[in-house]
Amino acid sequence: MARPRSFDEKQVLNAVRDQFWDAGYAATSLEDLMQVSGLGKGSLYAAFGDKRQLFLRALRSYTDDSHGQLREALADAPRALDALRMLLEAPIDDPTGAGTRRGCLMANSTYELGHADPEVLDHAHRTYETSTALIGDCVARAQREGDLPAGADPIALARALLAAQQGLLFMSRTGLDTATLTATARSLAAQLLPDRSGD
Amino acid sequence: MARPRSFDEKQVLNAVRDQFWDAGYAATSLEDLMQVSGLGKGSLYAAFGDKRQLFLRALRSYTDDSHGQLREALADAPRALDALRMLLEAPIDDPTGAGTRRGCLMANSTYELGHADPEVLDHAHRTYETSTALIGDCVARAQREGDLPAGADPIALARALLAAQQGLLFMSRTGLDTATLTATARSLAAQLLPDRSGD
DNA sequence: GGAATTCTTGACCGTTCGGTCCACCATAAG
DNA sequence: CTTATGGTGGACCGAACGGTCAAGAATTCC
Repeated sequence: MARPRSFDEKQVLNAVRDQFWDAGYAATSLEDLMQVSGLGKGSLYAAFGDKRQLFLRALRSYTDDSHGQLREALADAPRALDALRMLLEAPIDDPTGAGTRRGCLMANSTYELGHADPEVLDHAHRTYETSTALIGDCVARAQREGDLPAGADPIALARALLAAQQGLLFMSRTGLDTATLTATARSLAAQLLPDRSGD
Repeated sequence: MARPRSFDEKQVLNAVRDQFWDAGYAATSLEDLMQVSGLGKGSLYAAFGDKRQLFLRALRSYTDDSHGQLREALADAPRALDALRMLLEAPIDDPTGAGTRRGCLMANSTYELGHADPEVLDHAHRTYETSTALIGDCVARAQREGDLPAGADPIALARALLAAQQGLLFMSRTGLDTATLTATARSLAAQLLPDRSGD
């Protein structure tokens, strides 16, 4: 017995996430958010609370999606080693560089807000611990498949891979050309994930 | 035949740099800048122009200093390989994590402003090209000293090292504990800079 | 000592921000 | 059709922002 909502929550969250992704938190005004979501101020506040809470919702939605995709990519790969190589090379595949240039929303947010917002920092910490665990599982699988030395600590290698991935993402943000970026990714992959197909 | 300046330009730039470093560009107000510099608004504007120009001055001062330190560290090391290892491990040495937590000003600025300010992006690009060249020289020296395989491209390895360093710096910003960080740095160093002392 | 010149200070301005609030309207139940 | 309910949109607010400007202070030259 009341008027139903005229918008889809998930759609709004996606639009808002893209806006924060493109422009950052501080550089996104409420007006921007109203424009991309198509909602008025009152509706946004009634549905999501203030700007910060809306941002946190969008951020959580982003990391949930990302972890889902990561889980999928790691599970779908016929060989775990290929999936790990993809971790380093995939972010660069985009030939236009458009997707690469805006980087990873979680990383951007950590840099912009981590020093001032404990909740963002905590979320970043948890997110990367989860990523580390997922990648660690994949490393262990690659070891079982005989593609990686069995002795090494999977979590330690996972952390090294994650660091390399973030480093590459950063270099792409400085405007490094795609070719050099790809070469660097291959070089890192070759050294962190040595080819043992000859063993 | 006029009143001389009552402040030292370099001192002000350092104070301003620290403020931007701690809080970021957008989160630093003119009042903050007045407080840390001890100057009034008018003086700041007369001496440095507006906030953005002041920021760019501080940023350039920072990267100049950083490159000076890098040059020195790479040149002073008795063996080039040790200097390269230091590249990965030094940023983490700070036991309190205070210095690590605020990261690298150039990296922070790239994340916060690179997407919106072409001048910052351009400066980031040049800065990391210079760093790459410096590290590449050091890699070449390590090759001459017999500590690294002679065949590899020094610039390619330099880029991989830089990416690894930035990745580590990022992970430290997520609040990862120092012990894990150090272990990851050692692990990366071991794989990117293999020990050839036994050859 | 007087005058010229530059530095310094803080009051002031317009803009834009995030956030609140209320009048209006669309819907569903009776 | 009436009425109660809750979504919607925009006018409105105080605060804080970056930036300007003019009056006063400090210094050097003549």
